[in-house]
Amino acid sequence: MPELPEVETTLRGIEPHLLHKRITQVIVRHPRLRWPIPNNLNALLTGQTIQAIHRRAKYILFTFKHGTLILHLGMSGRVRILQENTPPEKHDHVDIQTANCTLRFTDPRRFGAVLWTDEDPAAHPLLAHLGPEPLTHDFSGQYLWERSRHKTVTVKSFIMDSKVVVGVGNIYAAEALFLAGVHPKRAAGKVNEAEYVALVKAIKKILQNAIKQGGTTLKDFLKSDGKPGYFRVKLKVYGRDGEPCVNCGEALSHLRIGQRATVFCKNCQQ
DNA sequence: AAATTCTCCTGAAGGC
DNA sequence: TGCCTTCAGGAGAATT
Repeated sequence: MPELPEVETTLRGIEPHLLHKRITQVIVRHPRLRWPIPNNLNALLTGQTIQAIHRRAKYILFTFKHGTLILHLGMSGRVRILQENTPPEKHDHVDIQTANCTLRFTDPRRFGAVLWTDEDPAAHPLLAHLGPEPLTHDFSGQYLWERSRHKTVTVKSFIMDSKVVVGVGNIYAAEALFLAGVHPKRAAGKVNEAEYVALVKAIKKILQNAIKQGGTTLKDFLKSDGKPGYFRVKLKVYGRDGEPCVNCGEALSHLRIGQRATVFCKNCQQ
């Protein structure tokens, strides 16, 4: 369940090993992920040089002269850098090799994706309709307030909608709503501008903190047990159903919103 | 058009 | 101990 900070940490971890490197071979062991991995991926990439690596939402984009490799970790996906020959295990679906190292993609639940586009990646169907990045100035309280007018969807689902803003997953949505004191089930259209300002502030703070914490684990990134992001962050509500609220001591409540577990404090979140 | 539900998949956890 | 059931979840697709 990588959230945006985990993806950002992953990007920063692999970039130094892969930037400007030439692909020597691509091995696809299990092409069936969320969508099939292109069957000509090895031919497409072998001999080509990675010119840049970017993140958009939770997608990692590898820029080549002739196109872009799009990687998504889904919820159980992970990549790591191998510097010596390591036998693949059960869920090691893809290896992307350079002269010096291998990028290995592992994904037990196979919700991830490895795709290719030879056009502008921003125009790709998966990326074309994404909302602003949460850590940019475009993402503001006023923006959320304006976009939410007359919406009846819950505010939690609203901030998790990638067309509204990208990178706010289930864990950090719950945390941000708690920090901002907003009840997750409120109708998005009934949340006022001041509350959205607080919510945006909370989202940015939480994401930035998680990225910062993730950065502290970068030195471990080569190891298979590197644990970036939320493993290092103290969560206040997510996964704490029934435990005391850190503010008021009230037992935290639990409900489901859009098929997703939601924990909140009925005292502190109105 | 907007909101809700379904779907992919496997490992972990719980029940008996 | 072990088998069976249930659940978790990112996000696009399908449905209401």
